[in-house]
Amino acid sequence: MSDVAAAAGVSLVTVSRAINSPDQLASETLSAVRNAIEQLGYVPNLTAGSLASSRSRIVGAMVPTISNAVFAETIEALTQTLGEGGYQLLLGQTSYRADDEQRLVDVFLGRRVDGVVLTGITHAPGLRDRLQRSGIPVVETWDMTGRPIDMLVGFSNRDAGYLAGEYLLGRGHRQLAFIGAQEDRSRQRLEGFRAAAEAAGVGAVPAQLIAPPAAMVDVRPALDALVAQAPGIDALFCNNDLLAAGVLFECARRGWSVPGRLAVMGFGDQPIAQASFPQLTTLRVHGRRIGEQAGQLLLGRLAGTGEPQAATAVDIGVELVVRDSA
Amino acid sequence: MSDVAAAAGVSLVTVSRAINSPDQLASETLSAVRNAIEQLGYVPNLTAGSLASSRSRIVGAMVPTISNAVFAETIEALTQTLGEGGYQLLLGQTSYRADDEQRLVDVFLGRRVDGVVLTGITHAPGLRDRLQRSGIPVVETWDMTGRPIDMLVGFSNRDAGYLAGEYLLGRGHRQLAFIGAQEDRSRQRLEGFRAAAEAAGVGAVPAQLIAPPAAMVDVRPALDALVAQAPGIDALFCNNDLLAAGVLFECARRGWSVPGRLAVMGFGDQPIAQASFPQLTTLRVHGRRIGEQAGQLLLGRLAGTGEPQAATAVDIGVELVVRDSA
DNA sequence: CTGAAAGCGCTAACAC
DNA sequence: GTGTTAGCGCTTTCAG
Repeated sequence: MSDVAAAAGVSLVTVSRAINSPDQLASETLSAVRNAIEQLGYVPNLTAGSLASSRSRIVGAMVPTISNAVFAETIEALTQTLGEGGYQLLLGQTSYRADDEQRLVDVFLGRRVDGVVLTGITHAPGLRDRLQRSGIPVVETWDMTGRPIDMLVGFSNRDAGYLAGEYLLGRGHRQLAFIGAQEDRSRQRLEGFRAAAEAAGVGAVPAQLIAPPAAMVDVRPALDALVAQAPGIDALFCNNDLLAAGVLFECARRGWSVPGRLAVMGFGDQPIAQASFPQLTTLRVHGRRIGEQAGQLLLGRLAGTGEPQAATAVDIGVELVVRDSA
Repeated sequence: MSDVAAAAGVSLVTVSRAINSPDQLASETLSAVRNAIEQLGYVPNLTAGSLASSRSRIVGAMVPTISNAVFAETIEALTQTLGEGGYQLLLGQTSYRADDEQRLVDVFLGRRVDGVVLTGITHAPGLRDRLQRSGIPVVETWDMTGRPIDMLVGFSNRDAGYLAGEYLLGRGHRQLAFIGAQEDRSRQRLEGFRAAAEAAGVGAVPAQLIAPPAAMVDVRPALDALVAQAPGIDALFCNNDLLAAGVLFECARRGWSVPGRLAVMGFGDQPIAQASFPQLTTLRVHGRRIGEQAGQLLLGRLAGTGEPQAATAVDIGVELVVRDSA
């Protein structure tokens, strides 16, 4: 930086200002500095800048795994939104382990990230306090709670399940069933799904919860088990579209018509939902929008004047996508 | 840090050493410092450490988009591998735009990342020089070239196409066809596929290249076009499994048996490949292994004594996964 | 609009 | 084993 300053015939501060607040400089000075930067191929050391300004312009984001398409979408949008605001994303994966989450938060705090994005609302013990004490903005995503750490953007899995139930019941189905995974979100969807059934006064809703990672090969035995429990099931809500597509293939194998013999509903509106035959009726969660919103909430807070702002919770909801399978 | 030092009755360096090289300390001193750290809830400022040591312990990785499952897998494995070595991942997305790639490399260099992972082998102009001049280790991924920037781990798309052709021809098919996308990798696969056909002395291989983003709804017209060109096609190689699954559904709609009337081969061995009926014969690229290898190459270089090492190119190949569709 | 001085919080190198 | 000294490369005051 001092080389640039010397070449442009100005002081260090001026070079700094040419980079960070160009409007404050006389246009001549500015272009002189810019020339020097160009000439020397100077690349400012952002680490030094971060240390001096105590703003890292980095946001830390944690997902259970990035290779889950729904989280990938959110991270994609988040990266883009933050990038437009001049922020970079530091990625962490918890692999669904609480101690990894704990460790990652320490790393994030150690790097003095300017904000943190978390997936879900259940976290490692102590993490909540730690983050709140740090004072940096936090956004939790992909779920809903009345008691967020700070900000929140997600949707209610219970509501989603209820919506699926309502739709299927509205179409005249009376023997509902569910295939999901052994994890919280899936259970909440099931709960909402059953609540809809109960509200309509229809009987028990048998469910199969597959141990994660739920693979497609688990579909056949799960369906077998459901049919064994309730031979007359006529509508099946699956925890995700891949599972639902597996059910479609399985129905084809059994010679069951869809939705004639069995109505099938997925969750997620993944690409496969349109590729399948029949196309899947499903629930769409706008994963990109979650990332966008989370990014915007952070940028807003970071641009703010520093006074503590009211907590924000955004419910982006789920959308019913009616196609052919139900 | 000075609070910790005071509380433990030692100097600053000792605290630093307790964190970074605990073996150098007497066990009493160490536990005294650790107690103080615990008590005060001290979180070391890694930014300051980076500046002082000129090692950031951050690796920058660039993908076209993280919401493409194959890149997500690589990034997942890379994050894990680097994490085990104490490195964090800074994520950048190019959205397939050269200027974004350029800008991101500047950000990475500005942050003084200790290494860079790139996707693909064709880059923004000047990027190659810039990186080589910086002297930091670079790994290119997901492709093959005889002239890498530094290190390389990927596979040959041409070889993959050839392998697919060879397999289908070996099964007695004689009228091959291809559905792909209008992008380099797809074209290279087609080239290899055609080379195999040529080597076997069979006729022209009609191809449909869909403009990205290739969606499932494009399958029907593409198949129509191929059949119009060559009514007798008996084997179809698809650029990815989703496309192949679309073809399966389309065949079901037409009443074509698979692989009886048409053998269908995919690429990628995505989850859908096992979920479909019939299950897809496909080529598997071990995306996770690419990430792992890239991470390990970097860690090796970063642990090295600093002497320039020979460039490394790893061809992880593709694997033929024979199932039912071909 | 520009500059001088004083750190940001840590680590490297060298002593003891 | 531990401490002292001198920065890392920038930004933030505060002057002018």
